[in-house]
Amino acid sequence: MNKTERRQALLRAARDVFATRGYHEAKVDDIVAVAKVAKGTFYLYFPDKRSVFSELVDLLFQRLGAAILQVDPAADVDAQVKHNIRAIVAVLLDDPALTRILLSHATGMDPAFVTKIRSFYDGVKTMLSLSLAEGQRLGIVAPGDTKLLATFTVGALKELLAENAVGETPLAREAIVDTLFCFLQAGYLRTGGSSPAPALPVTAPSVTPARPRRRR
Amino acid sequence: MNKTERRQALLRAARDVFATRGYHEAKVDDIVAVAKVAKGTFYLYFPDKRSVFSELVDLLFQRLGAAILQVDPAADVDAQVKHNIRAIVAVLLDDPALTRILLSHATGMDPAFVTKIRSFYDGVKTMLSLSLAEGQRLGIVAPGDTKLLATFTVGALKELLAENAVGETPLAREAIVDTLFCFLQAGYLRTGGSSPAPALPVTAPSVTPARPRRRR
Amino acid sequence: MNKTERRQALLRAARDVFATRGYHEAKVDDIVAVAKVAKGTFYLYFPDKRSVFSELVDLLFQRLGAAILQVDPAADVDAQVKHNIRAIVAVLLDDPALTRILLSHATGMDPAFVTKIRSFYDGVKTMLSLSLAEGQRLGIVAPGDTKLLATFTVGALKELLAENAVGETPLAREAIVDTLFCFLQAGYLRTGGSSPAPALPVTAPSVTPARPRRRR
Amino acid sequence: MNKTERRQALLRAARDVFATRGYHEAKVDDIVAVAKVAKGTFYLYFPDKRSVFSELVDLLFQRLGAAILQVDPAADVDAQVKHNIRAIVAVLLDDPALTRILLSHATGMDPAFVTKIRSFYDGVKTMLSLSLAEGQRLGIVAPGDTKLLATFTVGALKELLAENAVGETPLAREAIVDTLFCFLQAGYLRTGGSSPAPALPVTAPSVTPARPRRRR
DNA sequence: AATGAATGAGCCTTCATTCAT
DNA sequence: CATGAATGAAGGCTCATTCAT
Repeated sequence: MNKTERRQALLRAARDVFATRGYHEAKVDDIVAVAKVAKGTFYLYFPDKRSVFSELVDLLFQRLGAAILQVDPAADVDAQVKHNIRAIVAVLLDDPALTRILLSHATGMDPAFVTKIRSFYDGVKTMLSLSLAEGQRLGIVAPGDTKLLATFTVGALKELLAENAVGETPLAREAIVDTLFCFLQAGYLRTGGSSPAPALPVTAPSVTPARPRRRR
Repeated sequence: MNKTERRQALLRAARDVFATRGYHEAKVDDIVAVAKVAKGTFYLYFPDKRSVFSELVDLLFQRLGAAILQVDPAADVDAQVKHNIRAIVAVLLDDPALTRILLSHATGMDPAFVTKIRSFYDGVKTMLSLSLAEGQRLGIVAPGDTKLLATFTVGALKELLAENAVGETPLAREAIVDTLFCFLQAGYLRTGGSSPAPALPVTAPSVTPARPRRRR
Repeated sequence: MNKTERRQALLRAARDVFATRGYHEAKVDDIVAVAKVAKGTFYLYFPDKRSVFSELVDLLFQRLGAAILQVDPAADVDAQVKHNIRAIVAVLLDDPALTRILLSHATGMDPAFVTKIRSFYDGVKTMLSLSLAEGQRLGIVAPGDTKLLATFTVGALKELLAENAVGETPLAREAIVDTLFCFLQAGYLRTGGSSPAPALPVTAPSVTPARPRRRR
Repeated sequence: MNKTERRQALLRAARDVFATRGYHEAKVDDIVAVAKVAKGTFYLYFPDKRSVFSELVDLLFQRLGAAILQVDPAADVDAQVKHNIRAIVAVLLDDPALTRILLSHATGMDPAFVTKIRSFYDGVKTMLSLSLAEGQRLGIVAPGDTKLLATFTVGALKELLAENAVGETPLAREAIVDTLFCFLQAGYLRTGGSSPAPALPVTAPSVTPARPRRRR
């Protein structure tokens, strides 16, 4: 087993132990036991326990970052949004252990760590928020505080995935995507050409037929 | 300072330290330092570190349990839902430290503990899910998997409150309530009597001008 | 309840707790709980935990010292020895708790303490040894190392009393005295002047007259 | 130093500290200081403080168990009894520290522990008692309550060894064996068929051929 | 590189003792 | 005198990290 493989083995072992026990309850002894290496070996590949955890979280962040595409309002928005949801769900459900770490166990750590994780989510929310704002400009997103809407979205997604990561009743992947999409759509997306459902008081509704429509 | 006051002081101190550092990073030394008592005093009031934490979580559960009212579909549903949202928000924002504990730091603990907290959320979701099912029967809730809708709702609420508990930019309380309410309403509530806004794939979207509008 | 009574109550409570749990496992909390006084009160009557224990041991020593009489070889030795045995047994069995303390729990303490207790036993053995030497001079004690004989005697007595102090099956007091006396008598006492000191009732003398028998 | 050696070193260190200070006063810090290892090392070899103690006691029990032979009444009883005494004395005096632990410091511990030690002694006494009963059947042991005689014997032996374990004046080993043997023989052994069981050289056996007298 | 024995700082908890009321 | 809340030193044990082999 070469260096890279051993490193991977340790990362996988760490991931599983962290996911099962949480950061503090996961002992280095447990990790090396799972990886079937000696304790000292662990420290040949990682400077300390913290950094393995950190690396795992970073890895998931990368995957998520790579999966999420900026929505181009000029193209088929529905499809892009669905694609994004699907991609995120895929990344997270493909590695439930890592997901569990991110969603549940990444807390109660150094403030530095919590900050890091929060930063990621903040990034996601900001990105989403900007997209939503753009969508509002184009009339395909209901008016409203986009920051809040982003928060709602992320929260709903996290909760859903957390539930599935815990894993008692794993939902069908596409079902999750569809349901969440519909929820969002009926919530603040105005993409389907279907009903308007403004999320917040629309001042001056107007009856003028000139009114711009989405997805007509 | 009598026994009850001292107990309260210790609980408050523990709450703050747990909220800031998380369970494992919170040392009994920190707690007693904040409470300005000797270490032994802590153990006069609580059998161990775990139990203070447990008590804090229970306390919040109780408050939340007391705040949430079962929605009576016969009466003004909007008002009741808003009231519930407002009550929950009030409980949690009144004690951001405790909220932080519940939302962030209660994980990575004994499985027993995680189970306990999950049980609480499961309870909330089940209750909500039942209400939603009843609402569906009455036609004031969009069709769909009520369990999932409940998950979305709880997730959105948690995320929102977590963000506020972290506390950099506390939103106006009523703004939170309104925004969330609107989100839910446009999402799956059909209380306004107006248009349906189906939560799940709407067959035949239509472009008919007769299309019903909400909030016109 | 006056000062003396309270002091006695505390001593009794301490005695019982020490006897049951041993010195280290006996907490001041236990003692005051049994005595039904507050913790601080304990320290009004005794400077510290150690000294109560010490006082209890001293008390028993005093009683034993008072009970044991120097044997006068001129008078009826048998009776005096029996009396001594009886007296010692009486003192110790009258207060099994205190006995348990002396025999079992007085160890594993400060070297100072162990020394004290050993001193007592040394005193007893020395006294006994001197008596035995005098007895040897008078021909009523078998020759031999009197120090050793004293040790045997004390050991046999201690073991017997320890067994009874533990108290599962308390022997009849007089039975103890008789048995021990016979043991000693057949062992090294030559007091009866009579036959080879039958340890117990002699039944069935034997058939072969040729072979010298004991206990014929 | 390999694992076994280190383990032995720790056991020895623990034995000495326990023997000197007793269980409660012996701190793990003391033990590792004597063994010249770090505190953590102790816990690599033993799960806790209790278990070292337990192991030490067990060790001595084993040695004693191995040393004591069931007496075969068909063969030379005297020799066998002497051998047993010699073996026990050898085991205990070879390791005075361990002996001290067994005889003095094994008390005042968990009831579980006290029970264990008492069980051992009970076992010894029972074994001895059975042998004595068998001896009575064969006419080589004086009649009497064998349980009591066993208690006396064990007590005498314990006291003797305790005295020697404390170690101010170590007696010659064979002297101990002889003296104890004579004590027992004159006490309840009827083995030699020889003279009327004088505890020690009988001067002037008597004139009357019919009735053997001692010390008349 | 790999091993795993050794390290020791640090934590939770206990409990004898003190002291304000 | 009596109380019992408060104190804080001390001890058993854990575990991340180091290092000799």
